Amino acid sequence: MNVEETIKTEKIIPLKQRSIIHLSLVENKINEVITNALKPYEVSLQQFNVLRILRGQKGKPANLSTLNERMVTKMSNTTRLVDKLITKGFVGRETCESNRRKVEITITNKGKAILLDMDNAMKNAEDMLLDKFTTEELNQLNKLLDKF
Amino acid sequence: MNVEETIKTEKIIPLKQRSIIHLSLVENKINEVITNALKPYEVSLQQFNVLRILRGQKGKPANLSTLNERMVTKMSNTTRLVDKLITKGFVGRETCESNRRKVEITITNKGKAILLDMDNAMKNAEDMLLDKFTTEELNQLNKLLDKF
DNA sequence: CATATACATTTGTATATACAATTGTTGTAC
DNA sequence: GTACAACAATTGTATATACAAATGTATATG
Repeated sequence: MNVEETIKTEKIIPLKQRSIIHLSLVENKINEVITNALKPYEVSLQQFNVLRILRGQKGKPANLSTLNERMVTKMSNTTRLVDKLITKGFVGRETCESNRRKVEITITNKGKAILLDMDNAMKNAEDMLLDKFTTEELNQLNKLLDKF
Repeated sequence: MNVEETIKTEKIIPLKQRSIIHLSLVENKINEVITNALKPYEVSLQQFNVLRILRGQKGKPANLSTLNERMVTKMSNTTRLVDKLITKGFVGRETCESNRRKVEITITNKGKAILLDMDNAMKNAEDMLLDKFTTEELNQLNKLLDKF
């Protein structure tokens, strides 16, 4: 991906500004590819992340604060995100016995099953996005990103 | 920024998946910092980018397709984005004489003036985001991002 | 020149997200 | 035990964005 070509400019972009723009362009591409990969399952990237977090809980239910903490992109409104997953039958929700302010959110078997399919789609998307990278380069990239 | 800490997981994340997540987290941070930097001017990042493109035109008016081509994040609806900038008095719009299907969008003096202020705010934001990077490292980062 | 097609923008509508205010619950100080 | 603050989730509202359909304009074809 060439920055100047992508945003159709002939100007010389200062290095710092170029780096920021570059990261945004890459993120846009990532989002596009992943959103496409998830389209057949009719879940958004955010919803997919919630499912993944719930599976990571290994049966232990999660509440909204926990979900929010662990999400890659924090949302101001996790309630409605969960609402959508409930409608689809992928998660369940009930109020916590020990602390009735909290809710307990769990992934259903249907949710687990569809998540397995999505794993494959996601793996393909990742492979596609990163096919030009060696392991060495990915390590290098991660190291640089740590500086943020 | 530590990925595992940020999304509160103890698991080992596969390298490719970790790279994608890492990029998303970085982009989230960038967005947050920049959105904050632009808040005093009451323009969104998208609107700022339109203003910057228009300035780059050096007086030559732009039409919607041109704007869309050059935007970092492509939008499905540039009309309404421009609407908002017109309301604020930062840009002007009139239908093109030679081809009445097209519109001519230009930045106003008021728009240019405020853009100068925003330049400073943006430069600060960039410096803040990238303060841990050497020039060498930024070049390395850009080179890696080219692989996308 | 009448019709069809392509083009550029605008409008309509549904969904997504951000932010603020509200509701219900728990714990604590008096 | 009543009043108050802190907590967790939900609801309301405004704005943002995606996608599809509609409008108006220009160009090509017979």
